[in-house]
Amino acid sequence: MENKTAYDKTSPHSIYEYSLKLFGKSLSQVVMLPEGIENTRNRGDLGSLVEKYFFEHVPDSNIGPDFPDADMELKTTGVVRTKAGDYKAKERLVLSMINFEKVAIEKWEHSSLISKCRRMLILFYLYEKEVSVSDRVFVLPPMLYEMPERDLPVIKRDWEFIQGKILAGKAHELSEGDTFYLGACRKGAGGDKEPLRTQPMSSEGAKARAFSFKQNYLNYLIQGQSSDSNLLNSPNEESIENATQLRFRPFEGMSIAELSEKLNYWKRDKNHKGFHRELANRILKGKMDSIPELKKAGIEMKTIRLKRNGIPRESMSFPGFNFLEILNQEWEDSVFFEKIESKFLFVVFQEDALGIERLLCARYWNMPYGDRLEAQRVWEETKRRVAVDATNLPSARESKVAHVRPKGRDGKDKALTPQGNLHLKQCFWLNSSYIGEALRNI
DNA sequence: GCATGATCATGC
DNA sequence: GCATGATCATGC
Repeated sequence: MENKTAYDKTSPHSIYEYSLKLFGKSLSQVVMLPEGIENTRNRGDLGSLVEKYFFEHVPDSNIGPDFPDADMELKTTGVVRTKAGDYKAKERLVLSMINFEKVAIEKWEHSSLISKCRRMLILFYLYEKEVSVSDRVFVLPPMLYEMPERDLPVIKRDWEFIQGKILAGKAHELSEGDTFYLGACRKGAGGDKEPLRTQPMSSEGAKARAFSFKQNYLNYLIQGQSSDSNLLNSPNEESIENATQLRFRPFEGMSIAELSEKLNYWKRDKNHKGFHRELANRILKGKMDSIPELKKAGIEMKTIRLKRNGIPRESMSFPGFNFLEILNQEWEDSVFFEKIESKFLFVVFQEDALGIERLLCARYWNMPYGDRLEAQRVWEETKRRVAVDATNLPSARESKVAHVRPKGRDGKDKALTPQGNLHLKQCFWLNSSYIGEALRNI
């Protein structure tokens, strides 16, 4: 193969131009691969295969970017098709492992993350389970990524938040929900299969984590920056939190009737269960605007309606789980884990002394470490019990944090259990009392 | 007043 | 058609 002179390793543009050859093709269509390689199914393999056989490149070291002379890191990542027919990220984009000791003493501007990932060439292939990695097609044009001006403040703040937690001796308490675009995601074997890592300010071992761009942030990169309505560009709105709160502030204290009038949206009837959420949506979206930041950060918005005593009227539900699937699942691969580690935007309503419900506030929240461990315990207990008797699962009185309850369309909405019976579909809930307590701590 | 069981409307 | 967020409804 004559690829060796096909591009200039010191030029980002040349590398980019060369990578265009992959667009619309699979690796096996573009280069000759040695026998046997085409059958690999390990997703991590495609990146290294591309580097080795397409770029014919062997990195000098594993610190710094893959192409040091061009100051460019190579990333290969999967996309899937949406129902609308375009593409979205299959998962988060892992940037680099977090070395707790190192990050603790770095400055953002000269951090190992910046020096490695300041400039990236991102190749997007269509993920199809049955297709071997070398046959997966690069369905999107390669992307030459440099941290955009408008995202930089958020990413920097995310990085500094993660560093702050490490400096506080809380590396083991890190969560994706701590941050907005740049996450500290779990990396490495789940369970107890991997030794814990050391951290500088505590003797407590911490699970391995990596810097990553959140899935939704990646989606926004894929879709291109379409919207110009960017809260962060407005003056006095230096953070996503502030921007959000400024959006809600004018409506705080308003009664439901006033909100309906202002937002031109009324509760249809007793069974209109999405009413409060729609009010919140309308506040967020304003007139024509939207808040791209919220989407990019993968924020989970939840409406909470407090009774006069400050306790939510209802517990908080999460997506349903499958009785058969959970048996073979690890905690960190579960949807509930994903939710538990995300950042929430609570839109809070409360009934006043006269019984009139009003918008109280909007607040960001993510679950503290100890409670995440408790949620995990409930999940593990659920998994254990499903195997024995799927009709007897953890109830609200068994944990202060979470429980399991039905969630279905109606009494006929059932699913198969390991015992071979049909049983009402279930989901995980956060206890209303727990949410009430969490709100008091904000 | 709370835990638990049982839906409902919506958007894709 | 179905998953999802959210609420309704009942019994103690």
